[in-house]
Amino acid sequence: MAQSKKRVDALHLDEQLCFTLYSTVHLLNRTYRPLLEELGLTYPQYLAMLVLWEEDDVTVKALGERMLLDSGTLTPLLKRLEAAGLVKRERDVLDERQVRIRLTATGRALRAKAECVPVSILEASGLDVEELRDLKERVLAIREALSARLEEEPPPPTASRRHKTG
Amino acid sequence: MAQSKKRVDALHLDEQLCFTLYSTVHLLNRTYRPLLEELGLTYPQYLAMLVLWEEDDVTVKALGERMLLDSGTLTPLLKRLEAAGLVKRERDVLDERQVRIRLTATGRALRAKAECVPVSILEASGLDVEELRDLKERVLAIREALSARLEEEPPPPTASRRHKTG
DNA sequence: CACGATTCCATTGCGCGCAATGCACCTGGG
DNA sequence: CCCAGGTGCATTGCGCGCAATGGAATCGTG
Repeated sequence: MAQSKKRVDALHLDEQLCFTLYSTVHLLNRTYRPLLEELGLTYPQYLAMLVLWEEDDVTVKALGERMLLDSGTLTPLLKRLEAAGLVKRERDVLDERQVRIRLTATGRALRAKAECVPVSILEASGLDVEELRDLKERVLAIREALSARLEEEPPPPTASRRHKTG
Repeated sequence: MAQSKKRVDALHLDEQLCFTLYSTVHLLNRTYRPLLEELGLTYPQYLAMLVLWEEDDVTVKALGERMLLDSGTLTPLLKRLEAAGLVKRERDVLDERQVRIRLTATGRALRAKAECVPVSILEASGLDVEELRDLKERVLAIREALSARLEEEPPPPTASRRHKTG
């Protein structure tokens, strides 16, 4: 009864799931940092390596679809991975618009050193495997909902309301 | 039986809760962007305004503790809010190390235009209020676990194992 | 084949996040 | 009062994210 508002205030920072997600992701990044530092990787670079360890020789576009990132982010990131000697970037011979990303021997070898990372993170999160799977599914549902919205909404580019709204 | 691995591969991108959180936060940001664009704010700027709408006249340090950000991020952000005419930054008279952030009339007035933002986001997320609260609590638990780790672990700065490990 | 549309990647500009560093200011012990 | 240590903010440098733009290659249609 000491609260000044009876209903929750939707504009209150601590009420917001979005802020919780936002700040948790930053703390996750800080938790990853010292682990990945030993691999010479940042977190987004680590994600790119995860994709390549699954399937070598992918295009920038394919990588972007897996990571949900565009070329504006990936191009410089991949150049840094190349400078680090982990991957090679070469134009596709059959379609020179595409750039294919391939692991070097060093890049493939790095996977062994990365094996311990997920375990450390799981431990730091304080979750058991059950909770983790459940939580992942729930957050994925949000991501899918947002993704669907983002693909549908932006059509009105010029002007002109479409004839039917629904 | 078509799977090449029986146990889940911890290094598989889609298995990872962390990547799900990471990519979901980016999609959330993209969902916020057009909404906040009408307020002339980015998402972190919006978070700072949320804090100030709760409690005006706070120090940079206090703001950083609420948002879990440091001065390296906040100083330029607050300068942009000041340039936009939403806040004022002034040294505390009693302790000139501190900078106090105060809303301008424009900044206070902006709250009205922000009222509709949480509703739009909730709608886009496809969640009901029950799920949202539960999910927030669960993610908060992770954040607390990570936060505790990050405050404890880094002590070994120089060398010298401490006499007792536990 | 010609040519407009599309696809794929690269580049630019801006705003975070954050580690590292620096500096002015305050504080406590002598 | 003095000075060593701590505190609070600013600055620098780097790596994302992403919108916007551009250019080269390819495709589709005639």
